[in-house]
Amino acid sequence: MGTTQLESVPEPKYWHLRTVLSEALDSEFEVGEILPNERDLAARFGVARATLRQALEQLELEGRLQRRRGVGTTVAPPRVGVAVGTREHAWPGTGDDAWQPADCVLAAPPAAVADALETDRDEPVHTVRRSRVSHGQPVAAELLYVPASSVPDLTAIDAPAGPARARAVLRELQRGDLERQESAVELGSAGAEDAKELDRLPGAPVLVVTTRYLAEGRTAALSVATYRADTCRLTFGDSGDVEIHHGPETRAS
Amino acid sequence: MGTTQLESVPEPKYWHLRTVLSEALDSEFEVGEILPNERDLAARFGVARATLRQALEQLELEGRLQRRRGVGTTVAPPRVGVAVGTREHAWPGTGDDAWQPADCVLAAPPAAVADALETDRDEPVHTVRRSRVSHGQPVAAELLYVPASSVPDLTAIDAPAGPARARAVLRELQRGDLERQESAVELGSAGAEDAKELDRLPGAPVLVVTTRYLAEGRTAALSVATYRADTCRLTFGDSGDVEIHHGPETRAS
DNA sequence: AAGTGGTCTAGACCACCTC
DNA sequence: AGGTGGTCTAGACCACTTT
Repeated sequence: MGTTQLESVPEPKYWHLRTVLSEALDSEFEVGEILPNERDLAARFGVARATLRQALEQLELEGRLQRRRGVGTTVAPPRVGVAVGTREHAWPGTGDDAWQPADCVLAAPPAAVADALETDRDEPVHTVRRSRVSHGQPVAAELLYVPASSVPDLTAIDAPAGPARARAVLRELQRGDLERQESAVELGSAGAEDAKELDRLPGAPVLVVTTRYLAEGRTAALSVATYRADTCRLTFGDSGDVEIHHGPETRAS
Repeated sequence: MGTTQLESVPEPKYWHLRTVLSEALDSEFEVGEILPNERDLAARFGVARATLRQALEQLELEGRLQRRRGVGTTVAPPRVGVAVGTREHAWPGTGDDAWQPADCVLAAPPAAVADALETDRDEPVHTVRRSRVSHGQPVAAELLYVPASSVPDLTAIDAPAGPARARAVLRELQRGDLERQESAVELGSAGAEDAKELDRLPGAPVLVVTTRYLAEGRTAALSVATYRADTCRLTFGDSGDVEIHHGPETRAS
């Protein structure tokens, strides 16, 4: 008899597990409900804990689960849609943005940022740190780089490098005329600092949105914002809630 | 020398490894170069292979590395910017899109899609399958749902449900007047079908872009496109190459 | 103190590609 | 056939939260 190969295309165990769990989440669990712990689940499915964890990681990546050390694994609510590319009130800090300025320092930016801003690499720029909150949860951390030339009327040592100064920079920035903005979205992983601010562990997946604000033919400001990839759906173009498939796995599991 | 350890806040080994490797990639490797195999690397750093793999996974997620089973691990080129939200030639299929129609069937869509299209759940819609290629590599797979009412002049059984029919649907769709489009981006994982088309393994991270095309106050079409998250940077608003930080990890490793 | 998820190990075997 | 990355195991210990 030798080896009866059974399945011509054997599916990995963790992938099959992911599918089974996903269906169970749809039919047998409510949002916020706590799942059995990993050791129990692994035993129940007859796999090693590492394999079970591989399946849970997938589901967490897809925004279906939320895991917290010392607490447990819970069923995650649907992702929140956060508006990113609205055409109106485009300048950062306009409207009821839910952005909360945290800090502002005048320092030389990373080389890549200086290049994009077309400033000298050692020329200090206003670096505003903001965080964005939605539904009571932190969803994004941002660094906004504003060259001094974009806020010419900023009264010198307006405030001693803190939230007040951040607000002053944003206020001055809005006096300019925004021509257009260009954004890019890519996948990244949270550094230690962002991770803490987003209430995640280092290495957590984030959607990195880099936006260039153009005014009078120049790059007036540049923003690098990191959004929690597990909880956020970024919406472009007049917001709207395009609720399509739900734990996005793309056809044919 | 001896022990270079002793951190007051013990960083996970795999995270520290990730940082060390990342710096090595910057300074000692060229794009396309092959890294030593995982067993050698693990031995060289004095860790288990699983730990080394955890670091490699991070770097692959960040688009720094490319791993192929049976071949090896290579240094990845910078991510390619793919335009997604340009205001001009907005209808799918216009311009030199690099989108390649693969198929088209008339079938009842998933319930969530029918809801978004505001059609009955069992009403069949044209379902166009396309794939997008950039720099010779597949970067995206798309399903485009077009209700029959959006292409009223489509000559009935125009072509027998294949690429020709797909092109016919796109051609008819472009005769309408696009008012605006709404897009959303979120993280997902590739299903078996998409994974094969994108030349990745099932579960590979993808950026899911759902776009709603609005014409005459109605949803004229709906697109669900999955982009390879490891190789793509999605650009919105008049393209442009916003090359900022490069293996996006967000400050403070 | 007890229970949770997070990290790490040292093996084994498998699927895939290239020679 | 030999080398590569991908999967899986059965344990151990750690960091964190709650009781």
